[in-house]
Amino acid sequence: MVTIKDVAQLAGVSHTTVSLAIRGSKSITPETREKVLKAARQLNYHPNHLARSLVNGKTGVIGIVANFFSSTFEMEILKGIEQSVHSTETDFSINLFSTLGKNDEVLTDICLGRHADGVILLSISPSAEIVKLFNDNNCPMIVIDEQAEGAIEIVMDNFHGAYMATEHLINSGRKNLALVLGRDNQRELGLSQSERKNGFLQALKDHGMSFDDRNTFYIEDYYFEEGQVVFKRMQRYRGNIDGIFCAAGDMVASGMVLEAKTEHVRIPEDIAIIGYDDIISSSMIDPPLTSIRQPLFQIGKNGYARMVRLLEGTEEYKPNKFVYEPQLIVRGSV
Amino acid sequence: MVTIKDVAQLAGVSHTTVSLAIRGSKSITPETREKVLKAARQLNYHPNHLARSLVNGKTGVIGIVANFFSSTFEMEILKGIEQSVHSTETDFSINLFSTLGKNDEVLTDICLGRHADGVILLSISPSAEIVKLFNDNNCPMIVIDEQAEGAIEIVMDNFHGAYMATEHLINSGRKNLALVLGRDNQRELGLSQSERKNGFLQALKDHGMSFDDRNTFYIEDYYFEEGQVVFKRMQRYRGNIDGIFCAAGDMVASGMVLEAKTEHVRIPEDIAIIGYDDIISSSMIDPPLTSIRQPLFQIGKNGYARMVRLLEGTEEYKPNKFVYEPQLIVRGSV
DNA sequence: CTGAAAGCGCTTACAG
DNA sequence: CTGAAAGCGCTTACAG
Repeated sequence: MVTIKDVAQLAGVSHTTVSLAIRGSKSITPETREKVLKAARQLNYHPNHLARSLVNGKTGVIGIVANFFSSTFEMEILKGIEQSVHSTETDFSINLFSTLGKNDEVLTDICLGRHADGVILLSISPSAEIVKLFNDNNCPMIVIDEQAEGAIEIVMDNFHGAYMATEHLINSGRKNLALVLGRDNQRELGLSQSERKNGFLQALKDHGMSFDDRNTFYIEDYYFEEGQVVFKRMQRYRGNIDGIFCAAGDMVASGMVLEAKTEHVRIPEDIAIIGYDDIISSSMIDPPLTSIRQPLFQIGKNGYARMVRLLEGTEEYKPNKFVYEPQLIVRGSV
Repeated sequence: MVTIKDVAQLAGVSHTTVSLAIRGSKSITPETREKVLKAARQLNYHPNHLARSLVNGKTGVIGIVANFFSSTFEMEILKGIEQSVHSTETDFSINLFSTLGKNDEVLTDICLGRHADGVILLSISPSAEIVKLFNDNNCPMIVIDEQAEGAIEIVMDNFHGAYMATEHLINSGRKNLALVLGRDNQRELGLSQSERKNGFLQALKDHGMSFDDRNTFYIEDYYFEEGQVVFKRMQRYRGNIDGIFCAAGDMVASGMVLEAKTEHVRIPEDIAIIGYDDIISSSMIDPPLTSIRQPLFQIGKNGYARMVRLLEGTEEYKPNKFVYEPQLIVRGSV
């Protein structure tokens, strides 16, 4: 392994000079600098970033933290982040951490073990202690799609999205609506799901419609197949439903569309369906799915750029909240 | 920031003892050990992994390198890696590097800048010098879906997959086949695309069929919309085509299916289509797409597990090649 | 069983 | 403009 000392020796200077020269210090003669750079090139020298980070107290990495990265939601945000990484000319690298439920544990280690200079959380709600820990350690935290008082929050207006979706169903003349929600293992609704529920209920209320709570259905893993199962159940037990708001997203909604076809239920004639997320395949199925689009790519892109500014000191870190507006995409399913 | 010295002070021992105690050295009395751990807990001490890595010469990170991570291909492999991360109980973390074309540059820096202990490349073909560099620096390299003599190669049998696909088209009675290939900016076919092309041609040959090279079409970005464009072009200029092997994958094939519908071309009656990759939406479109499935999840999972064994010394690093077999999934499009 | 010392590869005041 | 020294937070022989 070639170190700074090897370069110094070859160039005939001290390793201090090498360090200075390489990072373009103004207090080095152009001649010595050239000599050093030549030696470095010749030896194919690359600074050991571990040593560098240790003395700087900075790792140069931005941690992206999620429960897991295997869903389209995370991927879409990741796309935005990635594109941002390459459009902003900086030396930060990104590091993915999946917590698989052990959020606080992983986050503590990231912060205290100096694994990252700042973190972006995807759909993870950190405890108050964790937020405090990061603040105390001067490690900026951006939380996307969840609540985190004391950190920077970037959220979608799920209430409004659900409201638009529901209103669209109502305006199409539907009278007996159903609601499909996703909930995790702990049997709680996450922030976005519960806001969508509220938006749904509010829209009904504002249009003077009542809601039978038995028309709420739950899924857990956001799988396509769960949509098929739910639709079957719906047909069996709640036969008069004529409109569905699938707050659990387009993947599940797609499963319902397919199951409807199997059961010869016509969409949108017999039952209207509106999904959420506007995933790529939504325009590919038959009928194409009406949905609510969220600017995930933009959110990822801006979130990352923001973090870079925070770490570079261009922007001051202070807790606040950004809300992105969703958009109704009308296609064939309602 | 609380360091090993703070713990030492509180526990009333030297920092050497703390280091030893924390990593469970046998040469520490249970009593002192307890004392140390208690102090560490009390101060919420987490070892600085930068310092640790610097002295160990190991970073504890496994680098995953790809051109970009925004496609389903990478995501599916990532899923497998992720699941492997959590099933194997080890302390490695994964770090994503997207090269955006600057492969050698990024790889050199990863290796020489000590950003990772080992790397897994996705669809990237490293130059011979890079492979040598990694070998010289004792940094294991696993290459998925590309060639890399001197490293560990994990590839899919694209020749066989294409052969199966083509044979399936032929067996369905198609006479005038078309081939859709993806090629990158540099106008070269990557390993997998060129093998698929070869498999396609071989199958035709084995069945005594000739191929008109004007029936080859190219796309570049693997977008859905490119499939629509290609299908239009096909209809316009090569009207007698009755079977398409879309080696460029299911996303593009799906675009063709949709465009066919728009143009009132019946699938599979008028034209049969077979894709590649078996992405999730392939079963959702109408008609559902016949495709070739690759065990991407398995490949990611095993690749990661393998890398861990290499880094832990459980397995010896020596260049070789693993080939995974694809599988024909018959649905409605042929 | 425990501690003082050296060292990992860098950077950053501080002299000269 | 350049170099000797100290230090970042750890680990690992080596004494005792």
